[in-house]
Amino acid sequence: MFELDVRSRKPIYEQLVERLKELIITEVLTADEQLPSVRTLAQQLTINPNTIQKAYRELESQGYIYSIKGKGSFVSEATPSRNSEKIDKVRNELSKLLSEALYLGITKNELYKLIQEIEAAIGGGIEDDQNP
Amino acid sequence: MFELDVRSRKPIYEQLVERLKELIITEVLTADEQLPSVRTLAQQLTINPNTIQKAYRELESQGYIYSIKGKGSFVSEATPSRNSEKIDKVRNELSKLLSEALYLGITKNELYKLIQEIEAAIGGGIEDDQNP
DNA sequence: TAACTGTACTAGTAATCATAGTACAATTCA
DNA sequence: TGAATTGTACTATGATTACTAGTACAGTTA
Repeated sequence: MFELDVRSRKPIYEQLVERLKELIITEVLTADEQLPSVRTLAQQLTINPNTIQKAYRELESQGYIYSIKGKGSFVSEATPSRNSEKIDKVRNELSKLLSEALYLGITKNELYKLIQEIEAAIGGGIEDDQNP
Repeated sequence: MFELDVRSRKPIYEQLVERLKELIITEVLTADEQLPSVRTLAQQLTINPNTIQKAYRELESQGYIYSIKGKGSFVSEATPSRNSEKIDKVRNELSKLLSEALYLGITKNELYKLIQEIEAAIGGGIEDDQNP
């Protein structure tokens, strides 16, 4: 379920956050589904529980999961945070990356196609009012 | 010209890379234009010359600038690298970010609009074959 | 030659990361 | 109730990386 590269320069906990976020966004993990406990997952991945906890804490602060002491950690509802601060941040990063993509020669059409594909993969849970 | 936040967790050299990349992509800095020397810029920003050098080295490895010993550092031609490896990387990051954006409720239309705006800002140097 | 340019190298400090160990509170279930 | 599980909070330690500082060298220019 998780492919970790302990030799990567990218911290393990970040890899975990990315991977879990991906599973949540693509709805492989669905709302209120229970995640493995920090100890269980740590044992499975043969890494320290503290590392798992750090990843879970990060995901919780970003609104992707919620944790209840004594019960466990669970996937949040879709579009959990609706945090405008977070949306602004994503929009900002997106601007930079799109600029770079266009600069490198990736065409607009390619970008449109990419968006379509991703939307299809997510499952179209978010309806749009009109196609361009 | 450069607004640096030395108190940010983001390294200074990364801030420099981002800012310079932005200026190059938006053609505020044009091809073959000379950049300030590592020492001059270091003095202006009251930071260590090595930090500037690190940023310049990074930009050079990404194909945005080129440096000549004894002469200086200069902006590269547009679409410099055409490095397919780099394009793949950007495409990958873009996928992740677009997924997150859609998940957070940013609509397709908004994304299309964003692409249009960015293209306009860049100056439309890269022509596209057709609008969607 | 003198003053500039980029570049390379070492060294020291600071920050981050992963781990280990312990402890505590809340929940679950036999 | 009691045992096992859950999340959470600490401290401490070793390893690695990031950043800064200083010095030196090579090429270019006037």
